[in-house]
Amino acid sequence: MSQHPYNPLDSLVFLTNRVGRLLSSDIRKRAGDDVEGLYSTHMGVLVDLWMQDGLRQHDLVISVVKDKGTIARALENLEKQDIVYRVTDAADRRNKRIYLTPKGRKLKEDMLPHALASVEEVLEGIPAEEVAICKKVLRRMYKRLVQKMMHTTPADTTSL
Amino acid sequence: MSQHPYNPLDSLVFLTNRVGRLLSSDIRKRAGDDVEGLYSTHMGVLVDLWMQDGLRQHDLVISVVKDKGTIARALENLEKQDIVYRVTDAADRRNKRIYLTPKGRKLKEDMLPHALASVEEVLEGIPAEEVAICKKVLRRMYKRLVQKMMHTTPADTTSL
DNA sequence: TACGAGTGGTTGCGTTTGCAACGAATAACA
DNA sequence: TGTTATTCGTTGCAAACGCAACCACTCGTA
Repeated sequence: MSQHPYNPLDSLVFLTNRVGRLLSSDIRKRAGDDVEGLYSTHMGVLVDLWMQDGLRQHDLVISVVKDKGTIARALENLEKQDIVYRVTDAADRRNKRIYLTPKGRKLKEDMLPHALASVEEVLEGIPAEEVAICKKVLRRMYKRLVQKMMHTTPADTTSL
Repeated sequence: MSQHPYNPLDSLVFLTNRVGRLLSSDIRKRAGDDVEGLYSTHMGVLVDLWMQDGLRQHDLVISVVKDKGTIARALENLEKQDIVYRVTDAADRRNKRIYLTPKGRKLKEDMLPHALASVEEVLEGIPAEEVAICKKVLRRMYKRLVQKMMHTTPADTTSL
């Protein structure tokens, strides 16, 4: 078990974490005032809601991969900023459904150009077929991991 | 600029961030006691040092993509745990070089099996050529982004 | 050598974070 | 129906984080 020729640059754990953080950091820089007061968790929540509005709070805990207390307070904050609102689910009063306000939907339009520009710049010169395959692999990993998380004991959302 | 058919599942920003967090979370779960007291920033620092021992503190700030104050305190913590030690660079006394202790090197051996097992499980059934291409693309993005960061005003390591 | 600009690291401060303990609502089962 | 176990969300707390101000050191210019 010794003499591992382990190279992080060949590890998907390392690569996805670093590239993810670097891209986010770059986008944040480009966006400037557009993301004033919006932190990592806020953005994570918003992206999920842009994909599907009205998710349950618990869905966001799984998907954003943060502690449920963290998500609760992030939503409280977003609600104060009039970006989302929460509705207790009538069918199961333990759940809360999260909805975007018009302001929350508009944020998507503000952010999108920055995200597209950042990725475009980084991908310059890399063959489109390879990028497509890369996304395909990541998408499969993502779906599999989320699936797994849902059938797992709660807690433990610490991401190293 | 409206009517964007934007789908996060087709965005490398979204995919890398989520897959990265999910993988890290999964590994943390597998590792259990082996990572007791080691948080996100600590692990980030360690991985870099496993690649190359004796890096300057500033290199870690760029690579781990966290604030320099955050890195400073993480190193202070790791030093207390006897995992790394810091040496002022004689050639330029502003810099500090960071070295792994034997305990720090051993941690690599402890973590590695968990990381390998996690990735292996997630990649099951995905063609090896596609995974290889995915890594290649991410590696290029990583190098380009780090390069860019180094020629950029400091600060702004917030990663959305 | 002297001086101003720039770089790397530390520290104070307010906010965010993960964890654990808790409460409310539902589900499972006698 | 009543009792117990689960699930989802909230909250107290200590630790970690990003930011900005600061200090120590180096470098460029004269």
